[in-house]
Amino acid sequence: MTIRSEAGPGAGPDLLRTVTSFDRLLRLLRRLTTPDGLSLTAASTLYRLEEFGAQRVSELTAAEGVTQPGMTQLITRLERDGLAERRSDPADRRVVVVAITPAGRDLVVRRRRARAEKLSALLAGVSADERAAIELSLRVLERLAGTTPTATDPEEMTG
Amino acid sequence: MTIRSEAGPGAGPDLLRTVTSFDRLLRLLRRLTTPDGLSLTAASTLYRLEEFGAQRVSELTAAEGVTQPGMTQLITRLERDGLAERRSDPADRRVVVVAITPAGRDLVVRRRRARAEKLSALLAGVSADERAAIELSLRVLERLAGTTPTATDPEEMTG
DNA sequence: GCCACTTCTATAAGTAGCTGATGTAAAACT
DNA sequence: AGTTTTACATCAGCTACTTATAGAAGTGGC
Repeated sequence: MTIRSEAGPGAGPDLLRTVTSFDRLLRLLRRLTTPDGLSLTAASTLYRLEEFGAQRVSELTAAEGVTQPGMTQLITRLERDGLAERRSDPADRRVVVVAITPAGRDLVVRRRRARAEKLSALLAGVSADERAAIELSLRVLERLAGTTPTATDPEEMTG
Repeated sequence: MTIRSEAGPGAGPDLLRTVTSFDRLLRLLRRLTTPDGLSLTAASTLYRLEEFGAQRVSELTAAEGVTQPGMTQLITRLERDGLAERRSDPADRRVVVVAITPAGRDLVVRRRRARAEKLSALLAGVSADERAAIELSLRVLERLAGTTPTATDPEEMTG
């Protein structure tokens, strides 16, 4: 299965070329978007809590694609920083429900605004056509992200 | 400076909406692209060595946007794993020149191929128009990445 | 109602990958 | 020759993960 066999005439080589420096691009995007104290996972989790409300540790674990201990530790850090809090579920006393705090919500809002400004500055040097292309592809990528099997099997690419 | 003030009619809200879940998207992209043992920085550095040839530690430090100790340590790990090697510069004996090894080159080639396949599988569910949009926006983002000030000042977004 | 089994979260120990502060050697001034 | 600058390495400390394991609470068979 190669790009060429599916991508139609002309699309293959372009795509391969862009893919070549994808890691570099990712790192630059990352630097562009996480200059405060939150890791990608921490930010994503906080956004999720803000958007969809309180959730169990196990739900967050599955959604964020980390191990359960990793999520427990992340929540501990968020709680220590006052951004989230643990609650108990009376119906099932094994469960820990995680909720965002007002401070956490503030941070999300500030991040969102800051990023929007930064993005807007960047997009000053981009034509309307290109901007439309970026918007479309972001939506497509989000769609794909949603349908992607959550666990990217490591075996799959090691060989 | 808001999105709305520059983005033209209709573009602003869309962009803000996509930006909202940008962290989540980034994490998914990252999971999609680094399932082997390389960190983003390690992969980027290796790609750079493969693409542009041997370079000094200080050059790599500047290019990758990490601290000099961080790069020294990264090179030590790459060297330990047989992916890169240190050489000395006879003209200036303070300098350490880093080069990719055949094993490192192999890994880069394998990663590139694996990612291309994965991407191709993903793009199976994407229309030609959308695919064209993705290609265009990747090129635009790369262009922007190139012109972006390398050091994203942390002060800028903490407040 | 007890036992085994499963589910949910936490803890422990280890590693990668960064940081700032500092050390050391070689080169470049003056 | 002595001082300063440059290039890289080392050290201590932190975050953010991993696997393995523990422990407590719910579930079903009998």
